[in-house]
Amino acid sequence: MSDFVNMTAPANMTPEGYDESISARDLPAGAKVTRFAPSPTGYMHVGNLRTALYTYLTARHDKGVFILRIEDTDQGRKVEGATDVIYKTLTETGLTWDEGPDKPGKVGPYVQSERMGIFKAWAEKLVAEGKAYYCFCTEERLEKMREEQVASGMAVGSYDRHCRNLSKEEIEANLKNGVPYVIRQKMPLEGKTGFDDLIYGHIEVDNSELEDQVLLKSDGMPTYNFANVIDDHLMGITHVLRGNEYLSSTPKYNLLYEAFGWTPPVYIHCPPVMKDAHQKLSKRNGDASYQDLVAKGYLSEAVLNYLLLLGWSPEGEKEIFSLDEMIESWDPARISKSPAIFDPLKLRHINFEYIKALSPAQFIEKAKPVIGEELLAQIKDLPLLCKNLQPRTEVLGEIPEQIGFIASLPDYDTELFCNKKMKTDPATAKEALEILLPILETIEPWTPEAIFGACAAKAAELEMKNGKLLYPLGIALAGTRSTPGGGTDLAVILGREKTLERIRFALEKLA
RNA sequence: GGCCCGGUGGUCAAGCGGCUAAGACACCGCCCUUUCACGGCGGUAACACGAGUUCGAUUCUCGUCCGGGUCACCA
Repeated sequence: MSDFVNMTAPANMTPEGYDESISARDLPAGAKVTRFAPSPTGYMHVGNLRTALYTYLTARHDKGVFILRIEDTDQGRKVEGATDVIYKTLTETGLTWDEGPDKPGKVGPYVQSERMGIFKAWAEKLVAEGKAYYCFCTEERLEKMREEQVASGMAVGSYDRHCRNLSKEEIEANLKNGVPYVIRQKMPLEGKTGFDDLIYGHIEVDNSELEDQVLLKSDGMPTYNFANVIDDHLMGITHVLRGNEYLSSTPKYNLLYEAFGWTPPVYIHCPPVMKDAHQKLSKRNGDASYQDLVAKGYLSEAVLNYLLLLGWSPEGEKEIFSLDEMIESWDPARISKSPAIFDPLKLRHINFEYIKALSPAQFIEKAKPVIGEELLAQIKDLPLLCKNLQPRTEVLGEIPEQIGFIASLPDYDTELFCNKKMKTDPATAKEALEILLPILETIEPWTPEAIFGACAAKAAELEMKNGKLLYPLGIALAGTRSTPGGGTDLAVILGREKTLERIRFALEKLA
């Protein structure tokens, strides 16, 4: 028996004390009440986050209510600290909730394990009304039943309804003797059950396809499906967003609402986020989690923006959205029907757009921790470096590899001095550096303008292209073909001492 | 296997009976340029297939194929 079962339920949440008005809310016309109901089973992968975003936007667009409910009843899969990850992720991305474990409203509690006292009574109500029944089948019998089904060729795969028509006496006796039981929902044997999904339209199945599903387990705990229906209704949820893997069980949900005489919510089933054409994104794959992405240097806003577009499209051609703009433009009917493959390259691009939009000061603040104290101390002109870095940075975490040359000059080959377009090679580079050295030894002040001005003037005087003179400088100073900034900017960033030292070193190499 | 859902360029996608079938990312080329980028300009590239409905199908219907989901006392 679970510890949860004997928990006292809030009186207004059980059938006896239930009052429809508890879940009624005073909201503007068209306002929707939605909920994000994650299980604290580990990291928040981007598919989860996307669902949270879509759910949030659906509520916010019409000034509705966004509820956070933690579904922690799977004690086996529960992971320590996972709830904090959920809070942290939603908070960081700005997906604030109106009601939740830490923000109690009137339909709480908001942690499912604290609601365990309320389900049994609802299941029993259904039994009393003949819409559900006690099932005393043992694990062994069910096992045997399945084997027989398989053996008989046409595998039916679902419960054979053995206990559906037990006699009153039989049930009484079993109950009295303490025979373990589950409560199963009585599905209609004929006809069809359908529902309307906002994305997929009308979906209908034969009732003969529906199994008499378990509502209450033998330990007294509700099954996920049952708890969901009860919780969603008691909490006044009007719109349910969830993955489309629930599409086939939704008719069963609706039958449950019907059995209770409740109005089902509007369903909005979302297609999955895929890793590739065949596999869904999984928690096992680290790089798909929100926190890993942030750790790598993706901006929280950028991740959210990318996710918005992964499976949803706005009416216009706008692509960069602030959270407020998302709320404004949101229309759940525009969610796509087909799965979307997570594209890291596009994420990079969106992230790049956000980095570009940063002010120089903001960029410096974001870059500093990534660069690190040690390297920071060696940079003579951080604003200049960052000015050059910003348009070259797609992901913050990749900054160190761009500026590693500042601390130590890579062991480069003189072949690097060859550049077809600049018309340079080791020989011309040697000449260029010999011309530049005396200029750099004496130039004052040591500023980008002064240095570039003097070098350009010299090039003009010698009637050579700036590139022919300055390309070799960049190579000598950085020892790599790709650098954040031209040779003269690098000189300023490195400082006079290092600059002269590296030019002399290059000259020795070229001698 | 039964049932359910999906199928527009490599990826995300617009489209909702008539279009030279948008746009973005990626890729390629050119320009700019003190390297590499940024930026600007241009380019390659798609309606899974077959019937039907229609004057006309990417759009509607059916079938085929392919892909995914679901068939638990898991959520």
